[in-house]
Amino acid sequence: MTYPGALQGVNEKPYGMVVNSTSMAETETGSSGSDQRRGAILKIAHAAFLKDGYAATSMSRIAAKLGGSKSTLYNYFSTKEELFAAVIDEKCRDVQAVMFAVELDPIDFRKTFANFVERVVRLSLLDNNIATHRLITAEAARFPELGRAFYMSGRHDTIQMLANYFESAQKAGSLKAADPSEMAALFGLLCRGKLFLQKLWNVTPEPSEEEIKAEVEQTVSVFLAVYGPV
Amino acid sequence: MTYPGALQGVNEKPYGMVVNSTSMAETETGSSGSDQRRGAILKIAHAAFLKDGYAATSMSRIAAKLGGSKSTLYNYFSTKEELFAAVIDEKCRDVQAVMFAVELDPIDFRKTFANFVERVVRLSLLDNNIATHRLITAEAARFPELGRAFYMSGRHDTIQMLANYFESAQKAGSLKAADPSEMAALFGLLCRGKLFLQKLWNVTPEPSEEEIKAEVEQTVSVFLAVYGPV
Amino acid sequence: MTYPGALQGVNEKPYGMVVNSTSMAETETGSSGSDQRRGAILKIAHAAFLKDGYAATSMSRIAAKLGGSKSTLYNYFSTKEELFAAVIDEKCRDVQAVMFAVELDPIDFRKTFANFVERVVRLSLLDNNIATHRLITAEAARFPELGRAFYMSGRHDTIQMLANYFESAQKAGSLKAADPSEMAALFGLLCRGKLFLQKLWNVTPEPSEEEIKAEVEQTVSVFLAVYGPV
Amino acid sequence: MTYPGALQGVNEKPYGMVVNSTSMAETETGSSGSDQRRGAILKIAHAAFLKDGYAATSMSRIAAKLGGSKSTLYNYFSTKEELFAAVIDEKCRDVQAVMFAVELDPIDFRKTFANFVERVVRLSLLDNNIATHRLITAEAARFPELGRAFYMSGRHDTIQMLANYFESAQKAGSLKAADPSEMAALFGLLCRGKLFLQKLWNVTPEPSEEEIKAEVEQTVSVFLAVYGPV
DNA sequence: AATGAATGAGCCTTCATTCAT
DNA sequence: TATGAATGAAGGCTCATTCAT
Repeated sequence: MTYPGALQGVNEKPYGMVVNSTSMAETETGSSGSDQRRGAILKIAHAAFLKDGYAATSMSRIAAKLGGSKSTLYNYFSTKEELFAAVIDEKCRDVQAVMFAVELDPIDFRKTFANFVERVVRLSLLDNNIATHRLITAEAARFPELGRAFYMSGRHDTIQMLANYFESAQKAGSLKAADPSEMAALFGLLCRGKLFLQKLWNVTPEPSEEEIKAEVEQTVSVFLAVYGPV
Repeated sequence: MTYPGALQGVNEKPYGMVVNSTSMAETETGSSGSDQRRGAILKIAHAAFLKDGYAATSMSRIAAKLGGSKSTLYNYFSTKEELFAAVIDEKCRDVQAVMFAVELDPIDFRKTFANFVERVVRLSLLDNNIATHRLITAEAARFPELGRAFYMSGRHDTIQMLANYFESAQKAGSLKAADPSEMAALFGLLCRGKLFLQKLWNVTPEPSEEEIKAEVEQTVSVFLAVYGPV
Repeated sequence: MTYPGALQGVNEKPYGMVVNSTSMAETETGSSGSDQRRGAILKIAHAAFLKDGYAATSMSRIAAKLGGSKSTLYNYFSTKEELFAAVIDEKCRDVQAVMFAVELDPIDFRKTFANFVERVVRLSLLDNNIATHRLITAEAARFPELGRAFYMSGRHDTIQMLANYFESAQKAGSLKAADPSEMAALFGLLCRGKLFLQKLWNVTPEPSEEEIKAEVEQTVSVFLAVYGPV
Repeated sequence: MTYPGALQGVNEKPYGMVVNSTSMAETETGSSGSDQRRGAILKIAHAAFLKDGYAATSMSRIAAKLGGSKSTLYNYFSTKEELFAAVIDEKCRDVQAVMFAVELDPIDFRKTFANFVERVVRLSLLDNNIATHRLITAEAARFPELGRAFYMSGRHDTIQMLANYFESAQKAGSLKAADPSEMAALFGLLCRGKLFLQKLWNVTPEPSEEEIKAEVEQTVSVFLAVYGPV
């Protein structure tokens, strides 16, 4: 049994992120060259904000890296805040579906689930994801909309997908009956576990393979202890 | 049964924070007026950094709020970074023990544990704690030591205390045998749950009483599902 | 007999300096208004640095005297050092030829030579030249390139011209055969003599006419004692 | 034949400088500890001013290097200018006599004279002397007294000594009769020749032995061409 | 659509100096 | 005599933004 939304390239895309469908669509409908420029700006700004945070990123430097003049930048985004919003907005629109395809083995659910958990854990540890998490967290106070938007974006789809996944497992007798929403919540909590926090806060440079495996095992155990078959 | 380190005043002190024992000692031995000033600076800077983050906080504004001149500020801390480090350092030294006193009821462990969880959840939702979490997360990339220091500080004591707590419950038959360290880890993870993230990211202004109660219930359930008596 | 490079305006141009041919060329090809501004900045900065030295000259004051804002200044020169370098560079490019036209009288070489010496001595005593000498000397330790650049600039042309001059005199029998380079060196040394040092160090406010005449006489005598006809 | 004022240690003392007799005298009469402090300040300030020039030297840094507080500094010298003046003043008082002892060989004057020239040339190239020359030159505009004071100090004695030296040579027939003052002037001029200027302006890092020898030879030749026996 | 030029406010930091102790 | 504390002014430099072309 295969879930939709096949995984196309895990390369540097954080948990719940998918390749930018917007820009692709715009490219199809006819990118006026102006759109291209806009895209370039967003890309550079994105990297800059992720790297240095909002306050420490300067329009001058973005313009410099862009190659154009500051005025050009302001032709596309009339304010630093606006540019920042656009960057985050784009990131939110990117979040559309969890990318995975899992074979639900009716006999060995634990194994397939473990695979799934491992994938999500690894995604959560990607530099890009860490940086995004930092940025959203950092600026939540200054940009109240920001955190909310990011939290909401794609949440519905993701939860729906997880719900489907868990429901199938329940039908197969691999999980006991329970509110899929709560299951998804616990799942999310556990997958952003100790290793994530340690990397987020620079406690250790990079988790080892063993640490990841162990965290996955622990997560699966806990999840099954709660929602496993009676 | 009562655990040591009774909770004295939840006022604006985040989870795992305790009043600065150092400054208290200094106050006792005689604060030289200069120490007082230094303390005042730290306090103001603390508030400023928590509110605006590192980059968006200016030495000028701190000095202005202090009432003194910028030069005076620089007589105490020769650099913005140094001041920031001192602020964080103070915060770290504050973290020494989890403040709580729990009656371990041998008959109704669930109830006392729920009380405990509720307390920790509420602490984690305090504005001050949220702001600290934001700050540490935000600046972890720029100040690698920062996150590590904060993560480490007081961790040992906290875990030890939790271990004691859980061990007592195990002896009373309220919990099954398990590695206290892993129990503490799960406990920590669950207590910084959905409500925490939602407030951290401004998803909802302030969780309602019902939401808190529900999260506590859910957390207790999950914890007991994993570590409850067989 | 007349040497090329006729003296066009001694006004405030130090020994060996000639009006900036570059800026003139730029003026001809069309100064874009921006060039004009740049020129104005250089002019003001030049005066400021000459007057106060590098360290005691402030960008703020230059900007104020310019009439513009400090930012504008920094749009043209991204650093105080860079501006300083540009000022010195311009001064170096100015040094291209010794400005003089001498009639080599085959009969009375001494007289024409004395005229020449007098001119050079007077040039060396110009306020502008004194100030430049002070500046270069003062900052040689901080800007190692500076002194070298200034020493080198125009040296070749100057020496060539002197060599030509001396060679003609030798052919006329007014000087004995000798290495023109050494002759030029001695000439330079003697012309920056006692009066120069006294003005450089403010020993006396301004040398009197008699003092100048005497120094010229003395210089000529010495030079001819060494290189005069046998 | 030996001239008075035997040379005691050429180490790092510039042309015309002698070990500080003042501080020694004060030490003998009983330095009150306060004098010691004053001396320490002067020493540190001296080094600082020589190294960075007046404007770029800060009282704070001097105090820091001194180990004491800025206030202490201001107890001894109530102004930066005053401290600077004291430093220069001390340097001037140091200049008392040219230190040398020359055997005037009645037969080979050229050789002994060459030795003498070489010594003076080497003294003039000492780092300390170069730095002093730079400082005096740099600040002459801001401190009109400075250059004059330095120029004057010790001039009389030096000239007298040179006059004696030349007179002896004249009596021995090694030099022809001439105004000793003018002879001294030329001597001074020649000894601060090309190598001196090149080092002063950082044209070359350090003159080679050959260059020094050559300059000495050239200087002696010129001097004898002018004032040598008929 | 793009840019060159300009700017006022503000940044972090250091200055020379004073004053009470 | 020595010092700790304080300060207004100024330092070099960068910021987000505007405007005419």
